[in-house]
Amino acid sequence: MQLYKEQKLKITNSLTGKKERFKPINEGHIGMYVCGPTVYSNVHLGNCRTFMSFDMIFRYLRHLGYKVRFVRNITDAGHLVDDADEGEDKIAKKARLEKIEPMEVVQRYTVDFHKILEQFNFLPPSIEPTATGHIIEQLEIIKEILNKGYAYEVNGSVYFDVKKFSESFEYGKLSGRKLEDMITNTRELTAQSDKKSPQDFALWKKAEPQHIMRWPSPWGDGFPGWHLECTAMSTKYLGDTFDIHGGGMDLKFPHHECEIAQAEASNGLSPVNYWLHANMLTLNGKKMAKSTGNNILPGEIFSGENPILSKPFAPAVVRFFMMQAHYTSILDLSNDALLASEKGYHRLMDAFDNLGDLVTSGKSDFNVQEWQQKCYDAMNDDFNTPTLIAHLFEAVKHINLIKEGSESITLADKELLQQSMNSFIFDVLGLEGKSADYQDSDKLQAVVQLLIELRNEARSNKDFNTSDKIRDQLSAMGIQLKDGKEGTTFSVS
RNA sequence: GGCAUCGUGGCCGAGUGGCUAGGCACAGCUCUGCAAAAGCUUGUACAGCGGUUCGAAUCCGCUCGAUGCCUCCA
Repeated sequence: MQLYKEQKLKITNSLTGKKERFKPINEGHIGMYVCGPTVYSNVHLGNCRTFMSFDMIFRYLRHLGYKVRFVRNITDAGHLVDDADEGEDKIAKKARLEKIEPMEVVQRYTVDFHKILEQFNFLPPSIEPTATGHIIEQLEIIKEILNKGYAYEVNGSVYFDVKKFSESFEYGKLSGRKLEDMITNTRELTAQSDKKSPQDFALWKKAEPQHIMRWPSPWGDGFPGWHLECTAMSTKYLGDTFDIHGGGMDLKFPHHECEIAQAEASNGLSPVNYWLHANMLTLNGKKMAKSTGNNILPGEIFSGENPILSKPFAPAVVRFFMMQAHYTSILDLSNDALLASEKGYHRLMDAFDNLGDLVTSGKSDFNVQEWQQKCYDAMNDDFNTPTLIAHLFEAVKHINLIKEGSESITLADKELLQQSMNSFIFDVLGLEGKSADYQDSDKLQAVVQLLIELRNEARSNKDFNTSDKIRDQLSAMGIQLKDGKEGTTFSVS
């Protein structure tokens, strides 16, 4: 279904700072690149939020009927711990600390990354390329940039010449910086540098003898600079100019700015039509970051093993919590906020479960068609998931009213509601259904049903000791009985 | 210091120049054997100070505060 023909999508383009009507280069097809993780430690929740925002965007674009080629890389080389001239490769450092091979580090944390994303119910990207798998492509780009005169070689390293570049191109257009300001405001570098000026950045770094991760190049053994891989991999799989490039806010400068410069220097073309930036997840009001230790691991949320948490939270609850905020807003994580989201999540899911059993009639008190378009309008407005969720709760209210008998719905409306709620909750927001361990269990269903019958018998005999014992003990086990007009149902938390 | 973003009711969090966002919590009511669930009702929120306007929380200016980037970071 080519929904995109009727649903007009607008997205906030960081390049222009405006909300723009989205138009892909080739109708019906979208190329999207997102900067992936550097796999030198466990993914923390802040990383997950960015990837989750783009997972939701990927899901919605697909839902609209676009054929999306979604590329998200794994950075397994080239990022330095410190200043580009002095630092140690993060992965090499971790390898040294843990006394293992660099590629063991990469393997370990790539596996962790995939495991966590799977628990969060992520869709896999179309292509997940690695930096070390694209050294040749990176070397080719360096040669091209050297050819065009926008880079220079010093002592086996190659640097991008920002000053030269900005004579013909606009360096800083993404992050709103001016080169003159940057020159006057540059901090003093403690290390002596091969660079002609501090704004220049490395395309290729010479490897010192002790450096393990190294590749041969025309300038001697070395490793690629940290902005280059994304230019190489995005253009290789998506073309010289593609539709969407995403990443965390913190990558806007210098990483994405340098990506633009590299691409423009090598072929003169602006690489990306729409730049999207996901905002930070904060903890205690401060950005989560691996380097500062102010972070929380997904595993700690799932298990509840963290001092700020009063209990464990399911991955779907965390996902729901994140979807309740717009991807361009800063979101602060707290126990209270998660608790509130958990309740809301269950209310939404319970209502969806009840939807199938609703009795239909000849008329509807709920204009489902209009409601559905409101949901689309929310998503079309720069993927406004919080507004979408507000609309979903409007549907929840109607479902409950219909269940109570205060409102009615036609069969056609019920089916439409069921189908669109399913699309928005599961396909677009990516919220998993109830935990499989009990939903799949027919036996549990039967056992609880039996207890419900026993309780009802006890109640009709006014044996409230027995009936309350059943209800309270089930509740203690996490099974809630809910008495309604149509009988008793239950939910498991 | 420079660039940028933000400051919404008890908490989280949308949004718009004039029309109830939503979730959670709280209170009252309905239902119930009592509860829970569900429903109904109630909140005179938009950092402060000025300005533009018939009208601004929404536009402009200033002040204060917070955060991000400027060095690796989703």
